[in-house]
Amino acid sequence: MSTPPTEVFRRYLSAMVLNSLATAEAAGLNATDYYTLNLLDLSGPLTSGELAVRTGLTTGATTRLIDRLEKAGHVRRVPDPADRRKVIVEATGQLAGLDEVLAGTRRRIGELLGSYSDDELATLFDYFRRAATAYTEATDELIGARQG
Amino acid sequence: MSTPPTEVFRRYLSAMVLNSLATAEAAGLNATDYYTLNLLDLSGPLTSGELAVRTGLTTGATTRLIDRLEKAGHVRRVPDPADRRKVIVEATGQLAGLDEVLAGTRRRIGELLGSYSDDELATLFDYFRRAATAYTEATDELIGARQG
DNA sequence: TCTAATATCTGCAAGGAAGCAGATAATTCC
DNA sequence: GGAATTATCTGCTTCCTTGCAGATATTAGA
Repeated sequence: MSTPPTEVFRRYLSAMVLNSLATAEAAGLNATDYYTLNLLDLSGPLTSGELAVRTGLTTGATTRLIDRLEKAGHVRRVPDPADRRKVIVEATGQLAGLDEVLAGTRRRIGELLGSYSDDELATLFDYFRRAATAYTEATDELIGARQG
Repeated sequence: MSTPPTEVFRRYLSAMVLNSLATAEAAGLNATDYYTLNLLDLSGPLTSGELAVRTGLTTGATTRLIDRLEKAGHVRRVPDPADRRKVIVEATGQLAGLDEVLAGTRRRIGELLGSYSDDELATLFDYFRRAATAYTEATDELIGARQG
């Protein structure tokens, strides 16, 4: 009596969610800040206004959000040379400062991936690539109700 | 010039984190509440005290946490027949009420998984199963500093 | 049985994130 | 060049979560 597929996937999802939230917590980030860092990681630099739209916050709250992230060294404000009213927000590194916190997780997942053959890895990374797109589309749809 | 593996994986992770946080937000759950529901999903019913330890909250804050989740219909309090001081907290369903919110994500991932052969699916689900263990261990390690 | 320990809950206060409205600076359009 | 628009920021207030300390109920131990 093996575990059914949907159950396996559900456990995988829950385990990842717990891990990501525990990681954020350990790094001293609240949900909004963690969300924003992942957003910048995925989308690249965004203006303050774009961040406001993508996070669903007001521009005022977004200014405070950027303040927090900048103070913690996670992002930096860069003036937009083309429009000096705008502020471009870019991450200072790959989720700067999370490295120590992520180490244990990275090591375990790295070892796990190392146990697969090249063919299997090709399958897994094909999934990772396509799932990233699927998740991003699903997220946009989820947030879409808010933006239009 | 294809994308390097670590970059693919990083994008996958970020996309999942954004999706999970957007899901929680859409369901009206804050990070703590969402964490707790996933914890109950993964661990099964826990007492109030156990929840306090696993979330890192005080027992007082944990009472309020359970109040919120119970009011929203996500969990129910069950008296422990063996020790009537204790309160066992169990989820009312699989992340009750999140179904509509998760629909778009589930459909996309379902379609994606449907595009793989049986052999490939075996590889993917082997990964899901083992990665769940790896993430859980990494989470415990991350939280361990707090508990011991 | 009486006392100590344990589990949960409640009252109160503190801290932080967010909204709102108005201020400031820069750009666009006529 | 001047008015209207746009982008970000600031002051103030509100709401929500959490901690802390003490209350209550139950169990365990001498």
